[in-house]
Amino acid sequence: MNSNLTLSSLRDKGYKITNIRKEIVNIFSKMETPLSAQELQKKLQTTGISVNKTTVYRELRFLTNEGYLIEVHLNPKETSYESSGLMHHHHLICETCGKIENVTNCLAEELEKDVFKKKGFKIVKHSLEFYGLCIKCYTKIRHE
Amino acid sequence: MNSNLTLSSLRDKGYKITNIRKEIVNIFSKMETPLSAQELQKKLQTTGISVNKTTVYRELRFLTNEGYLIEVHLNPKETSYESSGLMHHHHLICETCGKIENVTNCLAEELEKDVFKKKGFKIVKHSLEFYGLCIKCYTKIRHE
DNA sequence: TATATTATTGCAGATGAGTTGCGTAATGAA
DNA sequence: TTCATTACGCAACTCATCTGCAATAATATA
Repeated sequence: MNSNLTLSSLRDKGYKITNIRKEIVNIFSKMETPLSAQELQKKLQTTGISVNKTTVYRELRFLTNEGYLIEVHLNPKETSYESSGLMHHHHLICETCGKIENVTNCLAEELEKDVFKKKGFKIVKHSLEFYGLCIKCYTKIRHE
Repeated sequence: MNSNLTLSSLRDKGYKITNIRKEIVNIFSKMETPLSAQELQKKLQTTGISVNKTTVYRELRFLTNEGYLIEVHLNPKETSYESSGLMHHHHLICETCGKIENVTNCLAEELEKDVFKKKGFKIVKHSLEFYGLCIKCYTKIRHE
C-alpha cells in the first residue's frame, strides 16, 4: 500500500500522466469522505473535464491497485473510494441526510490480536461502518 | 425486530405459510453463517424445492422486513442474510478459502457511547467485518 | 522534432444482482 | 366449498460495473 503516491512515481512505472488522472488524484487528495464512481464523474464534470464512466471505473480500479485509494462499502448499491493516505478511521453515516463523518478512534485492532490468539484467524483488514443519525437530524427528530 | 418469528405469528398477520416460506425459515434457523440469495436458492434445490429467483429475493426481503433476517454485506457483489436471532456477532471472512466464522466479542458498543458523547452522532446499527486468513490457510501459507 | 511504442480513452454492448408487472396458483377464513 | 388475498413464476427491466475494440494521447528515443 503506497499512500504517498506521486504522479512521477506512476510515470516511473511506465504509466502515463493524463489530465484525467491528474485531476482524479487531485480531487481525492482534497477529499476527507468517500466518493462513488458517479460522484467522482460529476465532480470531474464541474471542473470542466468530461469523462466517460468506463474511464472513471478503470481509473478507480487502477488507483486502488496502485495503493492510492481504498474501497469503502457504505451501502450495498455501489462502491465508494477514498485516499489511503488518510488516517485510519471509520464512518458515521447519517441514514436521514446522508452526511458522512469520520471517527478516528478504532478498537478493532485490539480485537484483532484477541481473535488471532483465540481463533488463529489472521486479520488483514477490517471494515467498520456506523449507521445512525447525525447531530442535526437527531436534534430535529427529538423536537418534533 | 422480532427475532422470535414463528410461522403462526406470520399467519396471524394475514400472511400465508407456504412450503417455500416454511423451508426458508427452517434453513435460516439452522444456519450460523450468512447465505446469499443464490446460495439459498441452491440450498432449497437440494431439499427438493425448486424456487424461482424472484421468489427467493421477495422472500428474503419479506423476512427481513418482518425482522426475522438481517442483511449482511460481506462483499460488494451481493447481499447475504442471516437469522436475527443469533447472538450479536461479527464475521471473520477468509480471503483465501471463503470460510466464515463468527466472533461474539464486540467492542463497537463501547465506541458508540463515546461517539455520541463527542460528536452527538446517535448510532442505530453498525457493520463490522474482518477479512484475513483462517487458521488453515494461514498455516498452509507459512509452510510454503 | 518526428516517430514508434504503449497506455489511455470512448463507445457500444455485455454481465449479473436485484426488481417490477402481471397473470396464475395456492392458502386459509368463513 | 367458496372467495378474498397472498404468493409464485415468468419475462422483461434497471443499474452498477466490466469487456472488446478501435481511435487517441503521452512518452521515450532516435
